[in-house]
Amino acid sequence: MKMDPADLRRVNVFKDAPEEDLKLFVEKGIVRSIEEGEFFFFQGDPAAYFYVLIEGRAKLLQTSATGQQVNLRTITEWQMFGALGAVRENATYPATAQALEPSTALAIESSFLKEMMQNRPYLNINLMQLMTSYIMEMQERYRELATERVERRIALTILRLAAQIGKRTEGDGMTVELPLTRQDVAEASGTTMFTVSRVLADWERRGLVAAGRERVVIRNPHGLVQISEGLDQ
Amino acid sequence: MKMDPADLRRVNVFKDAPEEDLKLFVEKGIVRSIEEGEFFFFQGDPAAYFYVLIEGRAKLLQTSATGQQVNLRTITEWQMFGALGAVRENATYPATAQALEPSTALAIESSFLKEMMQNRPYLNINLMQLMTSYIMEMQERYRELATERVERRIALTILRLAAQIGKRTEGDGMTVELPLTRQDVAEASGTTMFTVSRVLADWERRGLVAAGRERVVIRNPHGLVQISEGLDQ
DNA sequence: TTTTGTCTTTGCGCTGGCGCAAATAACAAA
DNA sequence: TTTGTTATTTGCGCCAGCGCAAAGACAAAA
Repeated sequence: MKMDPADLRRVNVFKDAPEEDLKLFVEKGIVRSIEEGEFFFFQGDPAAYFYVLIEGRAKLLQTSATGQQVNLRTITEWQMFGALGAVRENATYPATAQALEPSTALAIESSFLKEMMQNRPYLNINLMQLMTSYIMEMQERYRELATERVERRIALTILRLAAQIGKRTEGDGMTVELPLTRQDVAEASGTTMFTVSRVLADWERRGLVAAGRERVVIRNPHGLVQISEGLDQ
Repeated sequence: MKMDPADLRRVNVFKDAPEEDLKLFVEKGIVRSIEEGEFFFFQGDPAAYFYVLIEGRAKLLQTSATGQQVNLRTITEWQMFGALGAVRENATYPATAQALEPSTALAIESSFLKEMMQNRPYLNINLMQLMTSYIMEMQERYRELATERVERRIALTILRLAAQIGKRTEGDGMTVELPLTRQDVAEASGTTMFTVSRVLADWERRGLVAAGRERVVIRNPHGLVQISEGLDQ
């Protein structure tokens, strides 16, 4: 697979990188394609590479001692992931990265990013901004999980996922489509498959979404926002 | 209050700062002392300053729309907090900082830190390491909240708080003391005051802790670790 | 078309943990 | 010592959401 260095500028961290830096990253990078369900890396592996997703979608998940999973983040095209290894010495990935659909990513050695950061302030600034956005999102989600009931959490999750990985589909009105299983949504909202199924069925009755196999179509975003804010009853 | 710049080196982010940088920070800083229960800043305020806690303890909390609170982090002496404003433009604090006991902090303009970061790689590196540690801790706590039952979460919370803000007390064996209300523990572990009270009462019966008013003394750390790992029954 | 595997739905029972309320305990101020 | 305030405990009832099991729906492969 050939990659145009200029494409890398779509990655937020590289948005103001000079052409020659982009070239270096592309040259240093290895393109890796994996199938749906396969893994870019596992939690606990030495974090030797960071990745830029070029095509597809993926999720970052953590597994508990008992094997239960939670979804920490979903990754879409031109997002960077697994970059913590460039900051900490001898780091291991704190999460597992799994493809939600056939996906391609550029893998670049963490040490190279680290080296580049030595004398490129833009990399530092952008990476820090990325990190602060993670911190804020995680803090918010933590609060939600601690204080909100399931229905609201699911609404918040669906809206967040729609913003992150949703694809606009034409058709009647504005709809957003998400290629997610009930299990995925459950893991992202801190509940179970069963509860997600029941909540979605209810929403479908109320005309808010259309739920299919591995698919959620948002028909009425405003209604979902209302639920997420607790304004519905 | 007079401050020795060299003291600032106890702040992890400043651990390898040259003397003259420390002086600049101290000169630029304003020392602020507040009483227990008072606030350094509120969620939503413009993040114009970052803080270094010099004395006392504080907590970072987030409030939901319904007024429920969650504790995101506890802060102890020589920790930096409220620094996200130095990274993002026109940022507001994503959390509220409240003193757990009479506390003193050095407040420094975020813009000054930002300026200093322009040409001081050590600041960038150290700040990024701090951020990655937050990210990892939040991810872990998120997973715990999503997958573990209350008793385990409370055990994990108490152990974490002991490591963060616990004070070793002499006396019979090794004990760690935490000046926290049941409410504080509840907000840090995502449950209610009542449940914390019941769990602590149970642990007290089993000799693991001694619980008093605004106080938890860990008598048997190993026992708590066992509970936190689910090895007890 | 049939088969196979996976994902989803739904009924049902159960319980962990919430939340109220009232009593009690600990501390502080007067 | 008394009074007031705030933190804590405990009993009690309840229900949101979990988890199993079994059936149903869908998609891809044969």
